[in-house]
Amino acid sequence: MNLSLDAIQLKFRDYGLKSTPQRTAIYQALVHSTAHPTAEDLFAQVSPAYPMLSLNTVYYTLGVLRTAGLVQEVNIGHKRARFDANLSPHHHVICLGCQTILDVMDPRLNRLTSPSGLPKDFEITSHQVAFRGYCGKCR
Amino acid sequence: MNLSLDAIQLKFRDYGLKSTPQRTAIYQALVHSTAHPTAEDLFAQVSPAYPMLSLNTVYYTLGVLRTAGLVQEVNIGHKRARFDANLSPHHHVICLGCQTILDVMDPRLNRLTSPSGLPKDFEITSHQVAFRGYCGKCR
DNA sequence: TGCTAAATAGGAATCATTCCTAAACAGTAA
DNA sequence: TTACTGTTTAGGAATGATTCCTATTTAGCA
Repeated sequence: MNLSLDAIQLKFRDYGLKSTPQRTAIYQALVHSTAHPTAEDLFAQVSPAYPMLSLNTVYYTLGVLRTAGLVQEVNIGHKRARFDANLSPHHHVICLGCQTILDVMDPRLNRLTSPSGLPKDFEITSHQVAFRGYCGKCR
Repeated sequence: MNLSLDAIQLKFRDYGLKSTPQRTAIYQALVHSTAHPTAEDLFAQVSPAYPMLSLNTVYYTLGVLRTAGLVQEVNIGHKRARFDANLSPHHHVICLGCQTILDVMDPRLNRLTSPSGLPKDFEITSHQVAFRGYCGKCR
C-alpha cells in the first residue's frame, strides 16, 4: 500500500490523533510494509531518520494506533507481537520455518459463520484463519 | 477427557518418553483441563502434590511433550503460551474480555482448503480458525 | 545391581514489553 | 503570533514470561 505523508496526517486528524514526526514515520513504515514487522523491526527502520527515537516510543505509538483502530496486532507464537496496518478483513499464512507471514484475501474465508455449540450469549465479533506450513525455502 | 495414570504411562512409552511422576502429573493435569492453562496454571495445579516441583520443570516438560507431539501450544495475544492436549483438529473461540478459550469442533471448519494466490511452493500443513468476541459475562 | 543419558530443581540470565518521569512539543484558544 | 495545556517523547528502571546453566537425582536398560 502507498500513503503519502500528507494523507497520513489527514488520517491522524480524522482519528483525532496528534501528528508528530515520529508517529507519522512509524505508521508510514508499517503501512508500506507487508512483512508484519515487530516493534523492533519498525524501530530499526525508522531509527536512521530519527536517531533519537526510542523503542519505547514505538511501543507507545503502536498502542495508540491500535486503540484508535488504525493498526492490528498479529500473533504468531507468543514470542513477540507483530503489527499490521492492513485493516481489510484478511487471513494469514505462516511459515513454520522462517516465521514469515503472508496475507490472504479470500472472500470465501470471510464468510465463515459462528460455529455451532457455543454458549447462547457468546457474541462473535470477528474471526481469522491461520494457515501454517512451510514456504519454498524452508521445506 | 479422562485418562488414568496407567494409560498415560503407556502413552509415554509409545512415544518413547520417560515416565516420571512430575511429567505424568503435569500431563494429566493438562489432559483433564479444558481451560487451555498456562505453564504457571499447571504449576499451581500440580504443586500441592509435588511441593518440590519447579516451574522450570513444567516448561521443560511442556517442551518435551510438544516436541513429541502430545501437546500443542495455543496463542492468544503474545502474553503467555497456553497449552492444549486436545490433538484432534479443532478451532477456538476466544473471549476478548476474560481471555477464556473455548474449543470448537466443527467439521465444516476442518475442510477449508488452501487459499488461492499462494506462492506455488508453499506447502500448507494445517490451519486453525480463531473466533473472537465476548462471552455472556464480559459483554 | 550398576550405568548412562535424561530429567529435575534452583538460581541466574534473557528478552519483550511496560512503567515512571522530566523535558519537549502539537494543537488550540486568545 | 503567543501562551497554555495535555500529549508525546526519550531514557532508564522494572516487570513478567521464558530460557539457560549446572549439580544432583532418577528412569530405563544391560
